[in-house]
Amino acid sequence: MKAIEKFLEEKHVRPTAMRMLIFKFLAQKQVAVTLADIEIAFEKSERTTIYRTIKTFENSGIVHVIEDGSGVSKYALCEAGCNCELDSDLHLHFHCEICKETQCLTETKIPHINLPPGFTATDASLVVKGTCDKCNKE
Amino acid sequence: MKAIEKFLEEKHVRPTAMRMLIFKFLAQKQVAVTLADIEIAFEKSERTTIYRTIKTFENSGIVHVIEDGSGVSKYALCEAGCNCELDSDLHLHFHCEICKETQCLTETKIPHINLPPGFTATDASLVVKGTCDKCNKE
DNA sequence: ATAGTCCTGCAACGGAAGTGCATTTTTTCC
DNA sequence: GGAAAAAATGCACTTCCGTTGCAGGACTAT
Repeated sequence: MKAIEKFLEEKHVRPTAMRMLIFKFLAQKQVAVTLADIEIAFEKSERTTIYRTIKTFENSGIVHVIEDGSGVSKYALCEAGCNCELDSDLHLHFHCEICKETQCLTETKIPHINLPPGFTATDASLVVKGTCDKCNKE
Repeated sequence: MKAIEKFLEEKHVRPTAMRMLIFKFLAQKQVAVTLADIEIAFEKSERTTIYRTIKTFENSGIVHVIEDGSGVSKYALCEAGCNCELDSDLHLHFHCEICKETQCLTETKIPHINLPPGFTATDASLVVKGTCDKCNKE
């Protein structure tokens, strides 16, 4: 918990109790979560607080948003190798159509994309859909 | 109009007046449109009809959905080179952060992605964000 | 022409995102 | 330590988008 507190301070986010709990929850999850997921995990607290906490995390580069096509936004902690701020970074996310879970595959490298003349890229998001390793074993 | 009628019939979609109009609208647009865009263009007709028309088009492989991160779904006609049904197809879409428009860059090829062991892909979507050619000229 | 199927229009629902404002908590500064 | 200021939280409400149920209208087939 002390580590979380320090981390949040480094990101210029005040380490309130709620924020540390939500951060811990995100850290424990191996997959991206929706706002509703967090609400269920913390029934005692308010939707708005969770919403604003995630927004704060997002603006501070602590989490990044994933639109996996399920219609609702999902959030995952930015890892060490996740250069969300960098222009050239490509986020690879995998959405399992069986268990409906979305995870970051940070170790999978994405080749560079050549855009047509006149286009300049600042960000990119790649969502691959299919069956994840767990569901393929069953 | 006759061509549209024929095309819809080939896709096993009955060529009603509404459907042909919406198809024509989509064909004229160079960018992906939202349901709201179509509603504005056809103020006289009902939201639901447009919604169901697009759903019909989607299920018949006439249009494909794009989630460009703006929160709302956008739709674009499947072109000749758009193998929406094929498993290995990668849809490359470009979302301009200035004019907020999303377009299909079908001529831009996507390299193959190597997934970690255990993962199998059935679909993928790639959205690149930045500045489009038009906005870069200004 | 009639029955059946499909399409369209209207109304309403539901989920998720977002906002305004009052209250509480935390920080700052004396 | 205590008051003032700033930030975080809780509650209510709104809006937006997608979706569905149902009734009437249009089309198709026989």
